[in-house]
This record gives sequence, C-alpha cells and structure tokens, in this order.
Amino acid sequence: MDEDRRAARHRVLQVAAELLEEGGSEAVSTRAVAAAAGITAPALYRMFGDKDGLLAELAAYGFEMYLAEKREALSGSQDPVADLHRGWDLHVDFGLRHPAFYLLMYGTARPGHKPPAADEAHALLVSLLDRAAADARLRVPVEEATHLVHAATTGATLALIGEQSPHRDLSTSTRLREIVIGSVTTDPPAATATDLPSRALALDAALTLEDGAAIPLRDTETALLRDWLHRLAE
Amino acid sequence: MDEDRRAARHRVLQVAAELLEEGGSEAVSTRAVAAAAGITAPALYRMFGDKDGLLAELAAYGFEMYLAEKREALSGSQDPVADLHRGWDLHVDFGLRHPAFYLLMYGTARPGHKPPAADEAHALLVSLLDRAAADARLRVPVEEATHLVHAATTGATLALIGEQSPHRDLSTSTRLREIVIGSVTTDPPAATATDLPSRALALDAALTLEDGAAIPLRDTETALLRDWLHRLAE
DNA sequence: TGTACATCAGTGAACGCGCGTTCACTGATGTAC
DNA sequence: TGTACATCAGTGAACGCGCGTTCACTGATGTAC
Repeated sequence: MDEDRRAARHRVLQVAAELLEEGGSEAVSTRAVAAAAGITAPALYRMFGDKDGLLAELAAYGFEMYLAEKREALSGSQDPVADLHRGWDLHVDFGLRHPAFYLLMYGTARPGHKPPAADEAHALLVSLLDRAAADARLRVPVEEATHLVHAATTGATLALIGEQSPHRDLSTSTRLREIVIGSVTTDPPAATATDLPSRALALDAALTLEDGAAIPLRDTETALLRDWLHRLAE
Repeated sequence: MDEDRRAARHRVLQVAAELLEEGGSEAVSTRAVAAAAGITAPALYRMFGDKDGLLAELAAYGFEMYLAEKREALSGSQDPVADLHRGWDLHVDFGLRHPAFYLLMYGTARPGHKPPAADEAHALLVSLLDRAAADARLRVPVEEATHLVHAATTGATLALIGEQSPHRDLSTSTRLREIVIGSVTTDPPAATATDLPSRALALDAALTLEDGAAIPLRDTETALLRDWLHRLAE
C-alpha cells in the first residue's frame, strides 16, 4: 500500500518533470500536472499539500537525477583534483541538457527561497574538496574553495543557458574551470606535500574526515588548532 | 507634448520600479502598475503595447541606472586594469542593492529572452577590456576575456543574492575577482610591453579602436592579420 | 480670428481565462468482534 | 468465516480571484480653411 503511494507520487513527479522540461516552470501548474497525470486536483493536493510542496519535490527530483549522474561518473576515482574538473563539466552539462530543471534548482527565482534538496548537492562538492584537501592538493580552506567553485560554475552554466544553442561555446566554461580550479588547487601531486600551507590544510582535512571522538584533543582545543591551521594556510 | 508623453512614461516606469524592488517581478502586473501610477489599463497599453513591452522598458530603465552609476564611477580613470577591478565591484554592489532589478536584467527567467538593453552594458565591459588590450595588459583576446569576466561576475552576484543578508560574505566575490581578472590581465604596467602575446593583442586592440577606413590594408588582409595576432596570443 | 474637422490620449467597463484551492461526497480497503 | 465499522485516497464540481487584454466611447488638442 505504502509502496503504491510512493509509486503514484513518482509517476506524478515524472509527468511534472516532462511538463517542466517542455514548457519551463510556467508550465508546471497544479491543474496542468493533475490533468497530465490523469488524476484530479484534490488527489494532487493530498499528495503534495500545495503547489510549493509540489515544486519542492520536483526540485528534489531534479537533484536526485543530478546526483545519480555525478556519483556514477565520479565513483571509484583516485585523483580528487581530476574529479573537480570532471565534476565541473558534469555540472555544466547537466544544466545544458536540463535547462528548466537547472533554473528551478540553481536559478534565483526568489531570494532566500532555495530548495532544501540543494544541500545534498552542496555536500557532494564539499566532499570532493575535502578529499582534495586530505591529499594536500588544496591551496585555500575547503569552505572558501566551495564558494568559489560554486559561484563560478553556476555563472558559467547560467551564461551558457542564456545563450541560444547555435552560439554556445563551451570553451568559456572550460577556461573558467581551469582558472578557478587551478587557483584553488596545487599543481603536482607531490610524493609528499612539502609546503607549509598544503601541510596545514591536509591536516585540517584529516581532522574533518576523522570521527570527532577519535581525536585526542578537547573540542575547544581542536577548534583553536584548526583556526591556526587556516591561518598558516593563508 | 512629446515631452509630456516622455515624462508620463518615465513616471509610470518609476512606479513600476518601486513595485519591482518591493515585491519582485511577480508584483509587476499590468493592473498593479496602472493602479499604482493612477492611470487606467488602456492608458498603460497605449504607452507600452503589452506586458512584455512594459517589462522590456523596465529592464532598460534598470540598465540605465546601472550604466549611469558605472560611467560616473569610472570616468576619467587612467588604469584600465584598475577599472576592471572597480567595475567588478560596482556590478556586484548594484546587484545586491537592487536584487529584483538584477534578476530581471541578468537572471535567466527564460532561455533566449534576454533584454535588448543588456547589449549596452555588455558594450561597456568590452570597451573596458579594449582599453586594457590597447595598453598591452591583456593576456587573452578581448572576446574571450569578456565571456570569462561576465560569467564569473554574474555567478558571484547571483550566489550572493541567493544568500540571506546576514550570511553574505563579499570575500568570495573579491577572491573570484582577483583570480579571474588576474588570469586575464598581465601583472605590471611594464614601460613597454615586452612579450609576444601582449604585443600581438595590443596591436589587435589598436586595430579595433582605429577607424576602419584609416587602416592601409584591405578588409580581407586585416581579417587575416587579426587571425594571426590571435594565434600569436595563444 | 473663428469655425469645422481630424487626431489621439485617456475613461469606464467588461471579456474570458487559468489559476490555486476547497467543498461535500463516494467507494474501496483494512480492522475488530 | 461473516458482518459492522473506521479509515482515507480519490471524485465531481465549484469557489473566488487576479490576470492580460480589449471594447465603445469621451474630451481635449492641434490643423485647415
């Protein structure tokens, strides 16, 4: 029974996704979705509460597609910096293949109204950068790198979506990728990290990945240590 | 008479701008604008044709505000690379002060639906980069630099707009600015440009700024020459 | 200078539509005795 | 195993609203003779 309900929800979301891809977010009205899914309006309201609920689930559906692709493509890789490059391209490519979804997910329709499912995608980027830091390949703290890569990637993708297909030129994205990731990572995978900032950030990343209880320092001591590490990295 | 008409239009646009800033683009309906401006619906339609016409003029109004600020702040400057940095900050600052306008102007509400007034703002960025190239301060061709700077700036601005005011941190914008402009320009304003790419691009920029008729080469020859210059710059 | 006419910005009122949402009700399903 | 009842996803129909837009008409303004 519960299984039936989940299947029905999924079917409705698939229909809503089609409407979105074909007609943009304007095409996703409660009435249009209900009609296309072959259910009545109150049935839709029973499933999703109201229109905002429907859109939130639709955005989550988009993030699932996105994350599934990305996880599959990046699984089993060894080189975190190469993953950053591939992750960038996957992001841009997803945006160009699903522009309406992308705008729902990353567009700023309304300030402070961002889909909660975005957190998971954000976490994926953070984990990529954590791994880079753990390999001493990061030049700046993880959080800073996250913001930089996120802003640049979405900027490149939105600019490309805004351009009509024939004029699209992926080279801007590629170049921006090289510039930004290049500025945030260190070049060679040196046998052992040698410079002070890289070593500091590698230790910082190792502390992030470690189970908190396993660290033989008090929380306040750990916090202070990590503050110092960030300062050493500057 | 004609003057009156223009003044009336301007008054209506000011009212529409207020609605936009207060309630976002959703608040800008033909009826709301007409009511707030104290005119009837048909009067509005006589002025702007239809809703798209109103929104297009509203976007143009936003670009005028933006360009006026930017031209004033950058007037009489000598250093084109410094102007790039200041131009970046002015752009981001404008976006944060007028988020609803910014989304109307630079947001991607609908692919291939960008406001025509955007061209003028684009031209301003191009002219900034032209001047940098003329001073041999550019490492890449003007068009490429334009795309890079544009994508990165809008990405940084949209990311900041998406963040709630208390969590906003301009340092991401600043760092991305340094990274991107730094990658696109050459460092020191050397007494005379010494390296091959800079010299090639400086000549290319000089050809852009020159009146076409004043160049003692045939058009096809000039085109070929510029192609070579771009190849020398790579 | 005065009258007749054309132009056109504006008025008051309404058009039809699609929207989000909710009402009262039905019929199938699972549960208790 | 059979009956009585509770639960609840779904139906058919309608609610009221704000939207973009247009109708027929008015009244002021400028122009021609």
